[in-house]
Amino acid sequence: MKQSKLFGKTTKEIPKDETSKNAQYLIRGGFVDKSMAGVYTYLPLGKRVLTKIENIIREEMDAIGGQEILMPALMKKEDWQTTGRWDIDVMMKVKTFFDKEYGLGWTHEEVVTPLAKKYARSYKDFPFSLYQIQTKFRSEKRAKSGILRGREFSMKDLYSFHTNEEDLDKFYDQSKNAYFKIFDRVGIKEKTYLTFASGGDFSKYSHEFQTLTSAGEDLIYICDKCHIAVNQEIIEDLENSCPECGNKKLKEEKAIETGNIFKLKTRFTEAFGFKFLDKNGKENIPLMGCYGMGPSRLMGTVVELSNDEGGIIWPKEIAPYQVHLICLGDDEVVIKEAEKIYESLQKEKIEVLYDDRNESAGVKFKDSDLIGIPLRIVISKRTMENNSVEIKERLSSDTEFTSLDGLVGFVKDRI
RNA sequence: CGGGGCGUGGCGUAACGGCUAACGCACUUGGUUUGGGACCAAGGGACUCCGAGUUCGAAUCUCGGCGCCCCGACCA
Repeated sequence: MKQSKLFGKTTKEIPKDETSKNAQYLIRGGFVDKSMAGVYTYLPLGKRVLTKIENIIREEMDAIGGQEILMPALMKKEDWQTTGRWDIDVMMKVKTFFDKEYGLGWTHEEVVTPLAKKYARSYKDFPFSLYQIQTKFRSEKRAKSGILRGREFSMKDLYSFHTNEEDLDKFYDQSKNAYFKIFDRVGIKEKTYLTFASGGDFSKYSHEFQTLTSAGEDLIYICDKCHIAVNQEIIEDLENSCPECGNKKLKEEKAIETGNIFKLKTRFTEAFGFKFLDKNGKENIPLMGCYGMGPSRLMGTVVELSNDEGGIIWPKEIAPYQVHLICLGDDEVVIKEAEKIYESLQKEKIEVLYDDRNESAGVKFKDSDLIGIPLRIVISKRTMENNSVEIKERLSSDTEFTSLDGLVGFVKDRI
């Protein structure tokens, strides 16, 4: 992508209302634009990051057998009345001109359960799991912290269906591993803790995935020995001790919930009269689990954790582009060479943002730091004198040089 | 939803109740620049959030509404 054509603009100043780091950097860098409180447009750069995060989630959900579907965001009132959740205050409701009411989806048990019921009648159809990545709507009383808590946001929700408890438990554990693979790939695994939370009516615990950050809104209690944590709401029930090893020296930390998995058991299958026939031809109620994770919140969390004074530092797998190619000066020979490099990198399927703008070196370097692409290539009159280009990783303060001829190979090794 | 703060070109700010609402960034045109947010010159862009009121006169004072941010409550 040529930067001169990229829609969106970097800015030096930030809207005075934005105090959260993720909002400041994402707006300054031209990744997102705020439409209203808790509602954002993803500009080309931001959309690329979001898509990459979503694709990582897809891959890991597919790897544990999840099948992607897309459910409606506009929901039938009657199904929500069936489960008694129509009047929960997070539900956004819309009314037509003729006074017909619909709900906007903030979770999808009320859609996926009737759906599953329609297609799965025999034990042979189980187990299965369905997921979607979709825009969710929640009537948050107070949207805050940039894209961390919005009223409209991207969410992956997976629902699993099982004929017995062992099978549900097995899948539940697999999902934990899948979640940590995702956290690893988006670069926040070290700071993310499996966190014990209240299990509701049907199981002892549910689990949250909490990522340490001062921007977080939850307090968790960490056991260093087990690398797990306990949610604030059940810490007293556990008498301030680790549920795994009994350790009483737990550390209190601020964190943000980046994922949540929950055994729903028969809470929804029962409500919808969902039954299957087992091997003996006997009717049984299937067990359910649900597994949530918000790509947009993940994106905001990464920004909160991975930045310096200059701007964002994207982990390789989710950076908007793999390489930021910067051409300095207006010397025709240099520009021609830069174009050549741009084309040869693209030919190798390397994603390049090419700063071809007629801006001063300072502006280009500042923008590059702000946007945070992992690998920066600079070509200028100075580097051309040695038939070379300068290479710098966003994370490092050192620069190195490589010959024009060897550049593509060099880049391939680094991305 | 309770408490606090703030609404002035796209963004950041200024302006005593009194001249044509000022400045910086960004934008347009021309020129000089080009290794860490360059410079010169000439431009364009505002019903001062909305609505009432007070006043000879309101960006400025009063009331109401709306919006945004922060703290709290809430967050399957």
